[in-house]
Amino acid sequence: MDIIAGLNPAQKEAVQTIEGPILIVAGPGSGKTRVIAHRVAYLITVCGTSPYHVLAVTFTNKAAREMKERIYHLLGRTVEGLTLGTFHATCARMLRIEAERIGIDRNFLIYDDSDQINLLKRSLEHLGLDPKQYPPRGVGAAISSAKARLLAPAEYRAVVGSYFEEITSRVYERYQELLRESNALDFDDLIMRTVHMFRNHPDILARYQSRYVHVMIDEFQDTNFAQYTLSRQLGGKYRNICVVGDPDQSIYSWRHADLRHILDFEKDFPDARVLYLEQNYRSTGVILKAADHVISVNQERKPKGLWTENKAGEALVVAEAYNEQDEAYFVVNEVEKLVRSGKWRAGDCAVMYRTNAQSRAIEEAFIRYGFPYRLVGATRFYERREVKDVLAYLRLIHNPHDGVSLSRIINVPVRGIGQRTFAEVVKYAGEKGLSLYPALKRIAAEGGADIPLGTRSKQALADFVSMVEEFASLNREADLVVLFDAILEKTGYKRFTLESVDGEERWENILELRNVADGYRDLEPGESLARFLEEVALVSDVDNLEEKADAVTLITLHQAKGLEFPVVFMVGVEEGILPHSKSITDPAQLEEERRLCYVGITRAKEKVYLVHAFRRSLMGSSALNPASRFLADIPPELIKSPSRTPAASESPVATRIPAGHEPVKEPAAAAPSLSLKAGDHVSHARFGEGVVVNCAASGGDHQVTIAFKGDAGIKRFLLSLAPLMKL
DNA sequence: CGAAAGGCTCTTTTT
DNA sequence: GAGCCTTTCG
Repeated sequence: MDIIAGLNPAQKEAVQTIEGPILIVAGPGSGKTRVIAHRVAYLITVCGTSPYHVLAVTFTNKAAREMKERIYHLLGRTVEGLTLGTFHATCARMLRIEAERIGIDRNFLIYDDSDQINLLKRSLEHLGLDPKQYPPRGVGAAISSAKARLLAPAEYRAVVGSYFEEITSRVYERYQELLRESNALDFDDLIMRTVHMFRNHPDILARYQSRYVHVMIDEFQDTNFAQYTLSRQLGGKYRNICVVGDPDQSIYSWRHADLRHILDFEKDFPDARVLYLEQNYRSTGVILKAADHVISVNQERKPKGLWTENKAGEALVVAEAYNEQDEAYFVVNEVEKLVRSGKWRAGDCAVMYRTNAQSRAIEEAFIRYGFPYRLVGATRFYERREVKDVLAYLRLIHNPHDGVSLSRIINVPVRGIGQRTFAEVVKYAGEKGLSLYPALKRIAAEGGADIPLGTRSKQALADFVSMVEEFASLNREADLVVLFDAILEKTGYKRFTLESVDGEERWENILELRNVADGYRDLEPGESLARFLEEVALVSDVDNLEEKADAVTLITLHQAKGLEFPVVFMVGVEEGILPHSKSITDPAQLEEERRLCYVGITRAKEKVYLVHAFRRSLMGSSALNPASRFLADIPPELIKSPSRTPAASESPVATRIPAGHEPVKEPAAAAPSLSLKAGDHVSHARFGEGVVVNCAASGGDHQVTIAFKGDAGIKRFLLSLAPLMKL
């Protein structure tokens, strides 16, 4: 198969330029993923490079998987030996292989965010610091930033410049000690430790450098200093380093990504070739033009000449809703119309928002109208309590030094090991210089001779230990699923879950996790657990986004990067939301918000809706947000307002309600005794005159939202109960 | 020892 | 409006 056929001239050049450093600046929809896949295929088939010598780094596991599939299709066979994955996954693999050399246990666990918070809390506690004064999150962010800059505790200590940093450096030291004791690494460690390994062990570096003759990094605009350094290390020998990215889509500075790496690539590699992919194959002309107007306002950027041969297409729809419920209603109603038109399917549509919290109102509307949707993120699967609990058991079995997991499940379900008992164990472990579980084992073995606890507590501890030991031996002999089921039964977790609130749903989640575990049945007993835990630690939600289901996708703007949809609804396009209030005062952050907006618009192939709400409840109270400044940067001729139903009244509140508010079909709602719709004037026995803002089915009744003219403001009633009169 | 209830602070984005 | 922590009672 001809690898080059079907590529445009710029793409061809990008694929065929395989020697020396090369920077590919690829605008949205310019076939970037395609170029990387073709480049790998080209290296292997045309240049005869062994896949073993190729390293390709992607931003998400999903991107890696897609890349693998594309390469498979291009070559017509699977590729053995190719290294293709995220920075984190790739580093984890290398660290496990080299573990002994750098003095870490190769069974190390990867701690996620909440594990990290846990451990930070313990670090603060050890140091006698008040978590109110030094919030674990803030300290954690500072530590993470240090790690992204490759500063180990001692190096960080040397550069502290404020009191807070001084405190941070002390916590950092303690935190690293606890990580080591738990035999765990956090996300940032994976990168930092790898870079340090290469620095301290030139022979190891030389080995990998010789292996990776060709290095490719995708989404280069989102690399942080540690990742950048790693890229340079790996590509240091042959210098066949190909980086691909788009500065305008850099949206991860808060994860310490630094735009300079891509902007200054030519400085770091003076002999670098720079190629531009500027033809867009994704979006209509209008969408591309609108996006370009939005991004052009940024100062810190190189202008690009994006163009497309696609048709001009429809104008963007800008709509104002009254509040977030109304906004959600507008979206559902609009999707419903699109689907009814026969031109679109639900699966063609995506709703994108700045913050996860915004998904709730949208989700509720979709549920209420019985419309299929899939939510990416929010309470992410692997962050659910029941999933984390079961994983904690598995992690403890795999790595008995994992204190975070132990403390998570030692009394879940309750088994008579309360705070007091546990505190004694912690104290005992500290005195003996043991990590928690080994300390427990010793207590159990010695009958708890020198620990001030009652017989009941001691017995509970001993029972716990013997149970975990049973699991450990099962892990050595049996299938992972067998171990999994044994845990659920023996610990009583199954019953515990089913009897809890939302038990059914939580049990479903556990079964879903069990399915994942089942995928590891063909491996050696202990090995399957190791692999399972590794992969579970590194997956993100986008990774599991299945294309099949015909449902509307609900997703954050950040997660949407790299994806595309025929129809995109961006909601909450308001000052304070997008741009986010936390970013409004800092010009650099504001530019990032603008890029986020740009990313959102450029996800769309054919239709874009930009929706903002007049009023929005945030953290309990409600705010009045003006439309986002970004909207003002789109030329009016590219925008149309939604077709409105004739104004039902002159009320300023009612006219704010966007178009098409004839209710979508109500699934299980009884006919209301009094029929009301948005815009109707009503009178309430107690609150006086007002205007109906919304009227929607709710549990066999209708919930009616009314804006009163007097001091009463906005209130909601059940239609059947409220003393209302239509005027 | 554990469950339940009340009071506190916040919520940006995630590998 | 919710999770998290502390307090209180059984």
